[in-house]
Amino acid sequence: MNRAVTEIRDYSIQETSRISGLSESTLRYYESIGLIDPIARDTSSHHRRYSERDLDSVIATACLNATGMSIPDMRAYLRNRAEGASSAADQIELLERQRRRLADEVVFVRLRQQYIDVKVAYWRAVRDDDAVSVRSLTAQAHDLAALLRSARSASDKEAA
Amino acid sequence: MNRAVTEIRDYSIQETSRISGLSESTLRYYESIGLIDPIARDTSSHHRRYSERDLDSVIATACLNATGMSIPDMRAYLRNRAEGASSAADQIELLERQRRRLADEVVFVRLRQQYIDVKVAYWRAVRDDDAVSVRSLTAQAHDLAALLRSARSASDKEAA
DNA sequence: TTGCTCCTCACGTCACGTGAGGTGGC
DNA sequence: TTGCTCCTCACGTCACGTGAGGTGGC
Repeated sequence: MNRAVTEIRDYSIQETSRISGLSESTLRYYESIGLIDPIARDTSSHHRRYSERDLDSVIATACLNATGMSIPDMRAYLRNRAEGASSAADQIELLERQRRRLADEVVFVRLRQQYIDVKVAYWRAVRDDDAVSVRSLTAQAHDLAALLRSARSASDKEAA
Repeated sequence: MNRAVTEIRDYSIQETSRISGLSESTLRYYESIGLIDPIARDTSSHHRRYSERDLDSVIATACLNATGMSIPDMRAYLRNRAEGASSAADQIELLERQRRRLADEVVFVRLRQQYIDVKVAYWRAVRDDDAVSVRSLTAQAHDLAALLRSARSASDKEAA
């Protein structure tokens, strides 16, 4: 181990924030809801002092945050992680579920873009007094709106 | 005009919700914040009665809602709309701004997906005890995390 | 009387962000 | 004494959703 070479010290909340990319308020929030373990305090100032071990778990949490994962899912992931390497398969599964969620989100946003495209075309047709296009674009918008509604309720179901 | 043929009547909040795709609670909410004009009430029951004109504006609002537009932007769009067809160019501009926002969102979600891909590959390498891959994937994850942070602050700036 | 739709508050949701007001050590 | 970092509440944000408790007309 090169622990003897590496400096062993603890970190302020500001340093921890810079290293992890999580804001100080997020760090306090995650601790308050028990997503990360209680951080030891300086005896006199009562300021948080993050150990190297704390930093590891904060960084892991920041990773999950970066994937856009919900807090309940992050909790499950971190619990698995604490149980050791045996659950590496679980980690992968949770990550891939999150990936599917993101894929759904992309599809949904693409639908919204298509909807906007139709709306823009519609307004151009209105401007150009093109009654035929106006009619067909109105129908297209109607169909897309129905798709959007079902896509939204589908992603709601997924979240639940 | 075929107004003489079309049945002229008003609509309950339930009917308006079904037609527009907005929930009843959203309809009440939009009215309470002045996004849509105050709806006339039945004199005795005090229930909302949506006129055909109301329905037009509700449907227009539902369209914007379907694009994922923020309420302040919807407000601007609807104000323009009320000022007549002369501002069709403004409508198109607002819609295209929204489209760019959505494009940014897709980029952001794609980054998150990439990040997950790297994490999954990382866990597989850990499982397979592939130290070389672990090291290179750790570095990749680090770089992507930095990209994600800047992408997030960029989209924050955009929103402001 | 029973059902139905509708009503108005008020509070809940999600993941934090933002002050206000105060403290410890240089 | 001044600055600095840090602290703890409590309330704000965004766009609604969800009850609770009540009303009017068939």
